[in-house]
Amino acid sequence: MRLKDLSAELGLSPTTVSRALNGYPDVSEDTRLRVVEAARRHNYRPDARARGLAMGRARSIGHVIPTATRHEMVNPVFADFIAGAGETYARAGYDMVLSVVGDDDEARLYRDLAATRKVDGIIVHGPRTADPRVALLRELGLPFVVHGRVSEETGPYSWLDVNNRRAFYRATEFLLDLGHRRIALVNGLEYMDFALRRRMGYLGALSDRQIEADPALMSSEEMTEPYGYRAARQMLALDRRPTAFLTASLITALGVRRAVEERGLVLGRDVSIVTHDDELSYFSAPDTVPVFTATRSSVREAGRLAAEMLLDLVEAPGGPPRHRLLEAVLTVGQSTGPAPDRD
Amino acid sequence: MRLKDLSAELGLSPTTVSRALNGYPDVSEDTRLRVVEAARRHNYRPDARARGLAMGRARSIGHVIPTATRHEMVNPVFADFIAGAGETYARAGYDMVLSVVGDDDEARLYRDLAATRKVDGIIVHGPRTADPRVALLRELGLPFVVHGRVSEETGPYSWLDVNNRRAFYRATEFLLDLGHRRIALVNGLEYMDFALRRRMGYLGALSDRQIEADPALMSSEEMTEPYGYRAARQMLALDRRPTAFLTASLITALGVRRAVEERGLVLGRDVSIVTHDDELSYFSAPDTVPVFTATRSSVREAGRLAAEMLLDLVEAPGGPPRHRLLEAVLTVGQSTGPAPDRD
DNA sequence: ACGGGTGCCCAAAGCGCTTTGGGTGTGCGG
DNA sequence: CCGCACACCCAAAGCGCTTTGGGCACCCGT
Repeated sequence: MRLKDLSAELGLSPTTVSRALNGYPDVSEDTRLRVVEAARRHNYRPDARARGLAMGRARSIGHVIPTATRHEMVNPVFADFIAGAGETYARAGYDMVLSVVGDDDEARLYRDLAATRKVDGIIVHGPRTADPRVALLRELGLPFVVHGRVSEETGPYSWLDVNNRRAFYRATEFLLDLGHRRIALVNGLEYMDFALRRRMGYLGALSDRQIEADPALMSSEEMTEPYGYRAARQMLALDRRPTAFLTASLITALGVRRAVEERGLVLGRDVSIVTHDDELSYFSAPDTVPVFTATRSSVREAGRLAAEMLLDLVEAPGGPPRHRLLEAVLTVGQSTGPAPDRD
Repeated sequence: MRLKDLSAELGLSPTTVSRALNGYPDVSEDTRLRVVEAARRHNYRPDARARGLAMGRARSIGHVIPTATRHEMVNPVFADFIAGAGETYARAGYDMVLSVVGDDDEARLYRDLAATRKVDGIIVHGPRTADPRVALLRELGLPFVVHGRVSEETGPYSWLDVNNRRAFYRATEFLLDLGHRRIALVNGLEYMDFALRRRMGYLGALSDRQIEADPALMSSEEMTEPYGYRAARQMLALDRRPTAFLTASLITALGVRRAVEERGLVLGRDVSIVTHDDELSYFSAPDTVPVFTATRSSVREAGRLAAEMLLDLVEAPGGPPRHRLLEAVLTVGQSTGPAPDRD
């Protein structure tokens, strides 16, 4: 059932049917009702491609998920972020088109999305400290919002980010207040912008208390569980082992915990852990004392908000870039306690 | 730069340019080269909507991710499945359009996707034991592949599934061979088809050895970490507590392990765990002895294959439905050992 | 009685592509 | 020299919608 069929059946012109359905005022209330009713009855929806062609807009947003070519891992936060963004799109009548691509031919993909006009805007995931995508998208003239920031980018662009620096500054401070002095940082890959900022927060807090950072207590890698385990195991074997860990994700924290327990140490007594927690749905239970002390920030909510920003940008083009900085909250769980005396 | 501009610049008709780019034989090799070169230089790609409209195909596949309305969790396996499917689409030049939707108005969404012709086919995620979506999609005439199966569906449909029944049968057998008799099942929601099949495998193995299943040792819920913890904690407090657990996901297994350790029991000695493992990228390290004994099956690979099946279906319509059953492999890790004597 | 609103409706153009169904010019056999 | 292939190329139609720019009645005021 297409527009032509529907209008034929109603004895109206396609023009009138189209205008009736799109709420133009120059259609009598009577006929509008007839049209709407008939459309409903036949389950008529305009063909999205034809509509988009005629109106010049795709009503869809692109998400490009880079899979690091080396260890083709897909970051689990994407799932929740996209779920959040999806809610926004559903509400606004947009579609989400997802591309999974090795980061080597990401540029080609962006050019493609622009040239084929498949999307009205793009969400940029996983920004690096220096990220060519910002300049590229600017050149292509495609509206975009970065989830995170690009430290070395000087030009204007829209972004939504968590205050990672402050979150890790406060987490470090929290551990210092508990008497910890040897605090390890089990960080994500530090060419990722968020990881760099977290490191800066950590270093800032240490230096504000005149504590020297120990390179042996800092590591940086892709945030898997085995990585947390390996890093912690190694650090715990040091002569002057850390009494506390700062980890970049819950998943990594699980690895750290495994190493701690394997060594016969007790979490929250012998060793403390503070982790960043993106509030992934499958790790949190509604009303329980959280296991891990954490800097929390819902990545799903971030997805919702980033999508809203982008839709604003798409629907009111030419405006100034938008920014939004979310604060993480520090929630105390069972994984932290005062530094043990014996040191 | 559109087709018209390009053809004007070349002094050719749009027809010829189009045919040159699409590899028709009635274009001289000379002009084809000129055209291709000019297209490359101007970074020309045909508008996807116009192309789709003219050709009647969208070159994109829909994935509908249901978020259980109650506890709006998004299953982490989706991320990896979609990453896998995305690889296939990228290779074949298809797009993936993703919709996140509460399961109450899922039907409307399917009708919409069909009526607006936004996609050429659909992957159905998270099938229930009785799932109305199969009948609906059949009625809509949209090609589809179910990731999993629908036990109560009698009509034909295409699917790709893991042999969950056999996987859990073997896992149970494995534990029985180790001398375990009180084996708990910490299952997913049992209106989900995969969970029901796993339960049948578990029960089948028990009854084949004349062991009576104990309802106190079976639970069923959404597969979160806290759920695993809660269920295990409760079961371990029983008079005749289980000596082994079968869990439905690595994440749940982590919760079980937490409960085990909290009770001062040692994994692999006092209590064994076998879990199903979807090989999510952020839990596995290349060359390490796996922590958990598990029935493994890569959900990413499943995504790749399901997408291939669907593309076949889309490109050669009218064929018979396709099926594919993947076997999980049982890999032995450190979480299992002989049943303790003291019982 | 006549000009000008006003309320409804529609034909046709256009969005950017593909495809159908020729058209033109050259080379060849008869 | 004519007719026929053959190799290239193109005008125009069509995909299904929206939007522009009227057209036609009808009514109201003068």
